[in-house]
Amino acid sequence: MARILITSALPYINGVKHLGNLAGSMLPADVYARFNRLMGHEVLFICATDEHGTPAELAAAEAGQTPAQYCDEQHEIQKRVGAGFSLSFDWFGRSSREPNRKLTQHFADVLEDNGLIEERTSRQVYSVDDKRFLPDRYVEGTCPNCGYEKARGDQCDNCGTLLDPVDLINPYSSVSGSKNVEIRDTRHLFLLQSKLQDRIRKWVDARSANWPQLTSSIAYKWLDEGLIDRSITRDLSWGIPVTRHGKTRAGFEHKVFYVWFDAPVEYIGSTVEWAEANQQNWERWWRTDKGADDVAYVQFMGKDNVAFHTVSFPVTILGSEEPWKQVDRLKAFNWLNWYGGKFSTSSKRGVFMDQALELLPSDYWRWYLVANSPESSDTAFTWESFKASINSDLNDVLGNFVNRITKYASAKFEGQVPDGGTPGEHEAWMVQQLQERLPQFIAHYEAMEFRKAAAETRAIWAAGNEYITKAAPWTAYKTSVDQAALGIRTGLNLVALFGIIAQPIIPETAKKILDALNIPEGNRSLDPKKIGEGGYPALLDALPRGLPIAVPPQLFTKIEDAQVAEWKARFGGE
RNA sequence: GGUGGGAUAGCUCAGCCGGUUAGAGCGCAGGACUCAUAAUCCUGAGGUCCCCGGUUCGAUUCCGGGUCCCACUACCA
Repeated sequence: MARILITSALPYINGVKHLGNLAGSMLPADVYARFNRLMGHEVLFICATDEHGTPAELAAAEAGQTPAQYCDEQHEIQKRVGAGFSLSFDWFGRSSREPNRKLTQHFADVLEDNGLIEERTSRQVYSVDDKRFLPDRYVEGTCPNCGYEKARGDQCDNCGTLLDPVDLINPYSSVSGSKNVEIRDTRHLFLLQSKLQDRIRKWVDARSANWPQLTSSIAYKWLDEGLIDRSITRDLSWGIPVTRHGKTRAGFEHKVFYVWFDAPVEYIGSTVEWAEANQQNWERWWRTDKGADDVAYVQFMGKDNVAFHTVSFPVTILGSEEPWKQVDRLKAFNWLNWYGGKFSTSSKRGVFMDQALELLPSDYWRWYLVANSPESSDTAFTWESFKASINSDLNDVLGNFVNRITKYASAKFEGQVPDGGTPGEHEAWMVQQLQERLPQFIAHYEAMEFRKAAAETRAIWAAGNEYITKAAPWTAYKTSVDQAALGIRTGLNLVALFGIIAQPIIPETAKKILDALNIPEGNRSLDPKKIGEGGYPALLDALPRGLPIAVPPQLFTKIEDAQVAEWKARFGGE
C-alpha cells in the first residue's frame, strides 16, 4: 500500500467555475484519487478556494459586500457545486484561513532570513478616485504604438505590443473609468528568484523525466529565459498581511502578499485545516523529516498553472531550506474549448458547473469530460459529441447491459445468482478479455492517461455484451436451464465487476449497480493482490450463489435531439 | 514578436526509438439476434497520415522550409 497525496489547482473564488476548469484539474484529480483508493492505497486528496487578489475585491465591491462576506458566500457555493459533482476531497479549504496565513508569513520570514527577499521601490499606476493602485490590466488607455484606444496596461489587444502602463497615452482606470490616475512610487518585497536559478534547474532536471512533455517544456521555457526577481506583495487590503517575525512590517501596513505567493502554500494550509478538523497529523504528509518521505505527491492543473508549480513555488520551498515534501508527478491539461472557441462568462458561452447539474446528473458530465479529456491538445466540447458519447457509452453499452442481465435473472432465476452449469469456451473467451484488458486499465490510470483509461473501461463493458451474445442464455434456456444459469451467473458477476471499475469516473452510477447486487462495501475494491489469488476466472464466479439481487433503477436516460437544440439555444454553440 | 504544442478516416482521437494490409470510438451502409432502455452482436465502405524539399533501400514517423490552429509571454488568477 502506497501513500498518495493529491492536490488539484485551487479554483479562484470569483464565481462558479465552468466545465473547462472542472475538466482540467479538479475532475481528473478526483478520478485519480478514486482510482488509487480502489487499488487499496492510502490517499489524501486536498483542494481549496483561492480567495485573495484584486478580482475578489472588485467582485465583492460589485456585489455590495466586503471581500470576507463575498468569499464566505462564494466558498460555500463552490463547495456545494463540487459536492454535486462528487468531487471526493478529503478537505476543501480556504486560502483566507488561519493556517495559510501563518504558513505564508512563515515562508516569507525564512526566505528573508536566507537572503532571498529584499525591499525595492517600484512605480505603479495609482487611481485617486478608486483609492487604489491598479494592476497593469486594470489600466487602459491609448496604445503608443498603434493608437488603439482601449489598450490594456500590459498589452495592446489590437496590435499585440507588450506595454508598460506608464507608457499609455491618456490612461484611465478600467475599474471606474476615472482618468484621475497618476504614477506613484511604492515599496514592495521582491523574491530573488534569480539567485535560485541553478538550483531550480537541477531540481527540474531530477524530476522532469516523470513529467508529461507539456509540463517539462513549460518549466524549461521559463528557466531558459532566466528567472527574474518578482514582487510578492501588493497594495491591497484583502490578503495576507505582510509581517516580519510576527509583527506588521513597517511601511507595509496597507499591503498584503501577492495572491500567487500564498495560493500554493494553501495546499499545505488546507491539509492543516483537515488535520485540525479530524484530529489528524498533517506533518506526516508534508514534512519529510516527520514521515512524509514515503509519500508520492501528485499535482493536477491546467497548463496556465504549470510555471507557478514547476518554478515559482519550488523557489519558495527550496529557498526555505526546510524539509518540505515536494511534487513528484505533475499532470497538466490543455483547454477544453467550447465549439473551438473559449468558454466565456461575459458572453455567456459555455456551461458552468452549477448549470450543468441542473441539466443532467453529474456522472454524465464526468464520463464525457474524462473520456474526452484535453490531455494532448485543446479539445472542443460540442453538444453533438456529448450526446453521442452519453447515449452510446453509458446508456447503450453499460446501462443496457446491467438492465438486460438483472432483468433476466429476475424473470427466470427468482432474482438470485443461479447455480449450475460448467464454464466453457465462451467463459474462457471472457476470461481472456479480462486478462488482457484489466492490466491495461490499471496501467492507463497509473500513467494518468485518462482518455485511455475511459476507453479501456468502455471496452471491458463492450466485451460483456459480446460475451452474452455468444453465450445466449435465452436460447440455452430452451434446452438446458443449467447452461442458461451459467450465462446469467457470469453476466451478473460481470455487472458487479463493471460497477467496480466504473467507480473512479461515474461513482454515483457505480454505487447504484453495486447496491443492487448487494456487494458489501469491503468488496468494492480492485486490489490486484485479490485478483492474483483466484486468477481471472474467479472474477466470473465471485458472487455467492443464491445471493439475492435487484434490478437497479434505470441508470441513464438518452439525450434527445430536442434537448440538444434547446441547450444550444440557451448556452450558445456554433 | 518570442517560446511551446497541435495538424492522421465525416467527427473526436491512438499511433515509444523510420519498415504495420495506418488503428479505435462515434456516425454511415448491410446482415444477425430478440434476454434488454429500437438496446446488442457481426460485416463493410470511408484516409496523396497539412504542403514542398532533404536524409534513407524505405518516412505518417527523422531533418529543413512553409501554411493553418492553439496556448504561454512573468504584478488577473
